[in-house]
Order: sequence, then C-alpha cells, then structure tokens
Amino acid sequence: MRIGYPCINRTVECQGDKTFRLKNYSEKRLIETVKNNLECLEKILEYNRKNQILFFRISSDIVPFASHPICEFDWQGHFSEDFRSIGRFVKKFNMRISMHPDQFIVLNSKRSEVVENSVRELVYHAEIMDAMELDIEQKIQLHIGGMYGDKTASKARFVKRYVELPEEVKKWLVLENDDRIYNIEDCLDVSGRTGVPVLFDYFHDNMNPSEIELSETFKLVKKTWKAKDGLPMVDYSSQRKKDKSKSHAESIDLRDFRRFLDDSRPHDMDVMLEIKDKEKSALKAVRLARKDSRFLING
DNA sequence: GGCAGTCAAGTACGC
DNA sequence: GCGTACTTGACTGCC
Repeated sequence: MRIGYPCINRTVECQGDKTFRLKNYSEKRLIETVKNNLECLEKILEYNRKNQILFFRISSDIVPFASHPICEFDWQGHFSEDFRSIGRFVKKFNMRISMHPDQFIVLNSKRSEVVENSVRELVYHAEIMDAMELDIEQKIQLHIGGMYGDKTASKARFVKRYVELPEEVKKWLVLENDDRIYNIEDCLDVSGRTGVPVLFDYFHDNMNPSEIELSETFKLVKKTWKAKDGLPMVDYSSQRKKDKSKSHAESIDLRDFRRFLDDSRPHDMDVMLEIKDKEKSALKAVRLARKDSRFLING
C-alpha cells in the first residue's frame, strides 16, 4: 500500500502550474512554464520520498496547451532528459504515478469535436507517461462521461470509443466511478466489456452508491487489475462537512480513514487522498497506515 | 491595494 | 435554445 495526494504541494518552496492563459501564449512562456513545472515536480517527489509518500498524481497542466493546436513546440524533445530523470527517480524509489484529465474529456460525447479533443488530450497524457519511460502500472484515470438521457446507450458509446482508441493510449487507462451518474457497478459493467481496470473512488461510492456491498466491491474491483497493471488504485476523501460555513481548513478525518483501512482489508491497494490540504493529510495518513501490514516502505 | 470577474475544453438542468 | 451551476485557485483588470 502506497499513500499519495494529487498535483500540489504547499510545503515545498516551489509553485508549479501557474496560471497560463491562451491569450498570453508564447513559446518562450511555454518553455519557462514547463521548466518550472518539472523542477517543482522533482522537488515534490523528493519531499514525498523523504516522507514515505510513494504515490503522486501529476497535474495535467504540466505541459500547458500540449494538446491544443496553438502548441507546435517539440516539448518532448526539448525536455526529454528532464522527463527521463523524473522517471528514473520514480522507479528507483518504487513510487507510483497517476494522472487525471479533467472534466472536458468526454469520450462518450455526442459531439464529434468533443470526442476528438478528448482523444488528443488522452494522447498527450500518454505522451507524458512515455516521456518518463515508465511502465503501465502508472495509470490515467477517466470517467465514463455524460448520460444524455440514456445510460445504456451512453455506456455502449463509451465502450465503442474506448475500443477504437490506439493501444498506446488504451494501455494506460483506468475507469473511475463518478459522484452523480456512473457508479461502481456501471464501471464494472464497462470493464467486463472492455477489460479496462476499475479505479474505485470510495467517496463517490458514498454519494452515488451501487447495489454491491462494500467488501464485495473491493473484491470485484481487484479482479479488473491484471498483473501488468499493478496494484489497484483507490481514491479516498473524507466526508465533506455539511455546514455552510466556508471553513477552508479541510483535512483528513483519521477516524474515517481508519475505518477505510479496516473496510478494505485484506486487499492491498494504492490510496490517493483527494483532500484539500494535500501533503499535510498524506503525512497524517502515512503515520496511521504505517501500522498496517500492507504499507510499503521504499528503498 | 483590494476585490470581483475570468479562465481552452463539458454536461445537466431549469426556464 | 440559453444561462447557470458544478468546482479550484490564481491571475487580470478595474476601481
């Protein structure tokens, strides 16, 4: 079991992913931004290694506009050594990487230009993984997409589009249950028809539950991951507070996390903490998970 | 210096 | 059909 957090670290003295708008696009700016992002990523991974945080989600903005027509720059060539070096670091310390393209990626959209953009964006994500020369235990997670008033047809459309994807993209993909439309049962269904591994989101499953019992869910999900895919990845976040007061200090609820550890036993998995204070919660979770026999120590 | 509006990309939903 | 909510933070521009 590895513990991880997504994209941002506020402890490390480095600010990646600065806002970069299309209006301000220039090759010079792109190079500066990517250089900065990669330096930050290195620092974050170093911080993580020191703190036994062996799982990390890389921001999709690491190369801004990479899938946009405006970008004609050969970033893969220009930064090849930097990406390779990060990949070596990840391998050396037995770390794991994921990526999560955002809401604009809708493979089952009814609009062809949305599908085309989505595929381009997925290709870009695969290129990042390739640039780091990592194996397919690293994963790119996506949702099934929209419902369009007909879940069955929309799921079928996803299956069709997924099957048509190039193998170089497909091999990285995993499917995640969402909080409103497609629950874990839907994902397992699509997985059965495509072979795509299923990433279980514990919090989404609370909001958008299936008929399947939790212990059974862990079992079924695990079966969708083949040896080459590595351990199942799971997204975890604590129940959001119901009160309306805008308390920003959202941190991990260790009692709830302990329950999660208990609920998921004996299955081994890598856990991504989707929690506002990122690395701070990850540190707390690591402290707790260390006592669990599943927890992986690096080196 | 502070604050509100805005940012590449989508879908759901109410009117 | 159109506008807004969803959701995040930080930049941008206006005062």
